[in-house]
Amino acid sequence: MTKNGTNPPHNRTRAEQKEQTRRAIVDAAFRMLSADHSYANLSLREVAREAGIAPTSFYRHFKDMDELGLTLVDEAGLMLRQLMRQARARIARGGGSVVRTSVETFMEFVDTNSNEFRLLLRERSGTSKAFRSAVQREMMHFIQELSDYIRQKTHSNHKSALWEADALVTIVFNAGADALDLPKAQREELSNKVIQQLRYVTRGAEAGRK
Amino acid sequence: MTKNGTNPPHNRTRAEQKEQTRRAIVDAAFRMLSADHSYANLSLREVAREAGIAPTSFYRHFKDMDELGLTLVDEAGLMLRQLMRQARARIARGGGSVVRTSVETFMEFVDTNSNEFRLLLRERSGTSKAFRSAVQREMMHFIQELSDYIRQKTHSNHKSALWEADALVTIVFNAGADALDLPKAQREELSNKVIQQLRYVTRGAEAGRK
DNA sequence: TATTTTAGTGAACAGCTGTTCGCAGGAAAA
DNA sequence: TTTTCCTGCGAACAGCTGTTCACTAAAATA
Repeated sequence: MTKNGTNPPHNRTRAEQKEQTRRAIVDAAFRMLSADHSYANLSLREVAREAGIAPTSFYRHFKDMDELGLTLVDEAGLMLRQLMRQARARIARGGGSVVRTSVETFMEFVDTNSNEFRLLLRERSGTSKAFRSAVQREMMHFIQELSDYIRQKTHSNHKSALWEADALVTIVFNAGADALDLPKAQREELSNKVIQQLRYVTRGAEAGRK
Repeated sequence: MTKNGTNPPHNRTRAEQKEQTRRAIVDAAFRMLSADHSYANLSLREVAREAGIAPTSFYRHFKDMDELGLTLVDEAGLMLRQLMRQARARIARGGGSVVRTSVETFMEFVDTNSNEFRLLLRERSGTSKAFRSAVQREMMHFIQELSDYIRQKTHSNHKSALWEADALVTIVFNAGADALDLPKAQREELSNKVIQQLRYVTRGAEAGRK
């Protein structure tokens, strides 16, 4: 008998059942993240408990907490990038300021997926080199996509577009971190600050181009 | 008898001895920080062992690991600010570019005091609200001093100078984090990127002024 | 000198951790 | 049908954790 409440393995292929348990583990891990619980101090047993399986069953799906963690980082990074792509698509179909829309989209992600964002934020400077690299990689994708967008809009050269995108992402990401500890009321003020700071960067980069 | 190797308490006042042990604890804690050991997963017993005292003795000096941690954050923040003040003083006596000198000074801090920097970096997004606030406070001091400097140099208004300083510190701090995982060879390249990005910000902010 | 205060101690506690092991029982393969 | 494969399990292990307690001995105070 499975402790995992939903659907005993009757009439299900092994592959289906295995995938379902794997997802239960991943979802449980995400659910356990919060302002005062980081992935780093999350134990294998806690995850197993939340997922409704025995601690030992964990090993049937991941060899390590590290392996699970890297999965989470990938999923969170993907989630974020998809959201930003949608935002750019919306803008392309003619909707408002690029900077403002991007910032608002990002802040929405931070607000509605705080735990996923916290994961990226924390593991970026965590004690596992593998985690740090994984987050770095996600951010590099993020920066690259923005850089391409800038290059297409402004015809600036590779390096300067990349550096500009890098600065923009750094500022936005940092503001997201600040937003986590801010009451809703003060977040708009934060957004205004960020938008202004991003304008500094874009204007400064533009000035360098001509 | 004290396990703490140096100087048994003969011929010393209680206050002196207590202070010495307290320092031994603080220093031990700093020594234990590294790329793969954060303050968050540092145990009271590890600190005690490194300091050469019994675990129980810890409580004679700090009621918590939290209390010790906040002390470390204060010391690290102070250290950083003092260094940057020296750098500005050096610049005032007529030495080179403000931006370049500041960046190089900061990078030197990251290089020679990696563990102190890592403490600030990590606890800024850690699981303790008190820690996050403490780091935030240190960074605010840092930003404020830079903002004053900018205002004195450029006669810009309060808010824009503050926002500019905020963006500059964000970018530099972030680059410091990146530097930690980079081999020496690639750090100069990183410095060049940062310097360029800071110029974007200062130019952009200047453009907004006129 | 006699008394009180206090930094430091070792033993002991319950509670948690990751991981190994052998076993069950249903799914898949022969 | 018989055999093999594999997900999930409970028991058990050693090793770590924070914290309590009653004690010592030296310094400070009376």
